[in-house]
Amino acid sequence: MYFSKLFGKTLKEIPTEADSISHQLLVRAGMIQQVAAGVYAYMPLGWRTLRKIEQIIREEMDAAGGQELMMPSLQPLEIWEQSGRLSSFGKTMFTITDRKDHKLVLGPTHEEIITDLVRRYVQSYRDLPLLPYQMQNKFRDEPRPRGGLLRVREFIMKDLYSFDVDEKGLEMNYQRTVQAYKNIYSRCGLPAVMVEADSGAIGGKASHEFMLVTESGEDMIILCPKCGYAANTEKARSIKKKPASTKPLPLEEIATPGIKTIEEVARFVGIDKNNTLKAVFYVADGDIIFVTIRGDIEVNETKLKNILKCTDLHLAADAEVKAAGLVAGSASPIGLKNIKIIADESITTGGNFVAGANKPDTHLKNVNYPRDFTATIVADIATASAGDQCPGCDGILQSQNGIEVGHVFKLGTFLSERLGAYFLDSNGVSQPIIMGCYGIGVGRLLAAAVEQNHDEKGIIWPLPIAPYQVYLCGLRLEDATVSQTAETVYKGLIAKGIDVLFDDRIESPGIKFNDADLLGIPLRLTISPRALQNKSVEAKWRQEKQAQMLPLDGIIDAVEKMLTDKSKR
RNA sequence: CGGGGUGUAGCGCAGUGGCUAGCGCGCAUGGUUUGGGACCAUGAGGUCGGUGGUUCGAAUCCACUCACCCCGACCA
Repeated sequence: MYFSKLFGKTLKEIPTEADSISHQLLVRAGMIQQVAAGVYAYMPLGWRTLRKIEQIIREEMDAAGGQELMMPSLQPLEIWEQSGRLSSFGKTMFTITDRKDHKLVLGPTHEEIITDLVRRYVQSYRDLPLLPYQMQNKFRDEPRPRGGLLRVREFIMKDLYSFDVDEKGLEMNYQRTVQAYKNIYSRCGLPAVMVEADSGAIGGKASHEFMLVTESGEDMIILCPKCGYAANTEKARSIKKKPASTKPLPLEEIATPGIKTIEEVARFVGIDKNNTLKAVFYVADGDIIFVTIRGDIEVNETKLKNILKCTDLHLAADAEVKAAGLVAGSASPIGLKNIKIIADESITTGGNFVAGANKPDTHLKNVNYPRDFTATIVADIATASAGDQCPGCDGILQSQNGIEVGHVFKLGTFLSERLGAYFLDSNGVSQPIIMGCYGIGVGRLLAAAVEQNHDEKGIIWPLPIAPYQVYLCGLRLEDATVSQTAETVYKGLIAKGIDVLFDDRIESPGIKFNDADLLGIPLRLTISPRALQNKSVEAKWRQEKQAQMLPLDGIIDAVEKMLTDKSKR
């Protein structure tokens, strides 16, 4: 490709809209362009990289036994009603009405469609297992798109689905896919970490996410440096420090004028936060819920949501709290009636807590569970945090931000039962097909690769996903010797099947070198009068400081060797 | 959905009631330059996000509205 003919321009200045590094660099490099909030066009350079990533994914999916297919983006609304996932997607679903007043959705994913296709095809256990996959646009009306390609409303996603006759088959396909994912990330230059994840309201037995650890990530992950335990905060378990155990003392009322928050209570009474009980009010599908947890711990809403099995959960608004007759700031589980109380397990460790008294400006001392109150449900609803002890060993947990670059689920039989995907087993008994699904956001992976691989000058593409492998830079192209040599080298490299971007512009060296760095093409070849005097060409890896001089004679083979050596490493 | 912010040339910005709306980058033409974003000259490019209002007069004041960004809520 001749740079002078390229559709797309580099920008010297950072676009105001761009906040994350990947967004800034991708826009400045002319690889993507925003069309609407969370909607982007891939310009030729960006599209080349995207296609290279797709190809890597495709190769790994095929190697794992996958079969690629194509499914529609337009999907009938009914199938989503049937699967019961219309409400779980809620407003995130783009819906449209056709001219016959028929409701359709722009598919946010394709589990429903693929299950329907499989249902029509599979009759016997002999038709299984199946591993279909697809890479295509999905649509989600996210409440807030952000970070350039990191969270968008229209995006290309690879989804692989597994259909098996038994748990053993599911487990095998799960493990094979996990391995394929690891291969994909390493080929894209991403050190992704596999973590335990929440599978959401959809259910399923197990779920893992692949995370790229980085500051700009919107997810929080918990890691144990000692045993390798890793989980999304939504899912993470931990062992909290236990307060010293004491003998239960008699309940005692204390006046606490103007004292509301846990910090204030602890300071006022002169105790640690872990000797207090916190009260938090939620509304779950319209019902007010009283949640109590030790004062030093935060409620994990994902865990709470899973326990309540509700689709909507939010913190109660002041009006909702008042209407339920609760006293914010001095609320207490003691003496409450006709209200669901969910307690965290932490209340069973420690005792003689200070809690609210359900009277303004009053708290209770020496509250003990279960002597003074009972809970409807006692469960783990605690947020694990850095500094807690690992649930699996005596290590101390750490927390990091991460970008989710892949998610695998063991779905089980939820969807196959809902949508009627059954098969006859070898005994002639009808069984629901056991499903798994495995997703990778391709555009997000591209953005993550930039977040991970850049410097102050620009992107540093890993060789396998660079839009071009070689940046051929001609200096003083009005010099016929230079331009003829550059042209010959360009043609020679192309003949070898090497992707070359030939900077044939009449520009100053500074502009060309800066653009080369910004675009992040792995290998830069410079052809200039100065180098040609010694019958040589300068070669420089983007990621290295030092350039080297190669003899012009045999330059094509030398470059080819450099590239193949590089890709072996 | 709540809070905050921004909309003026392709990009980044200045312009708080007064004449023909500016600057830098980029772009076009000519010339001088040429190994890390060169210089000179000339030039093209604007519904000042939109609608309505106030005023002799509005990019500027008021109301409504739209778009985009950030924080939160939310989010496979």
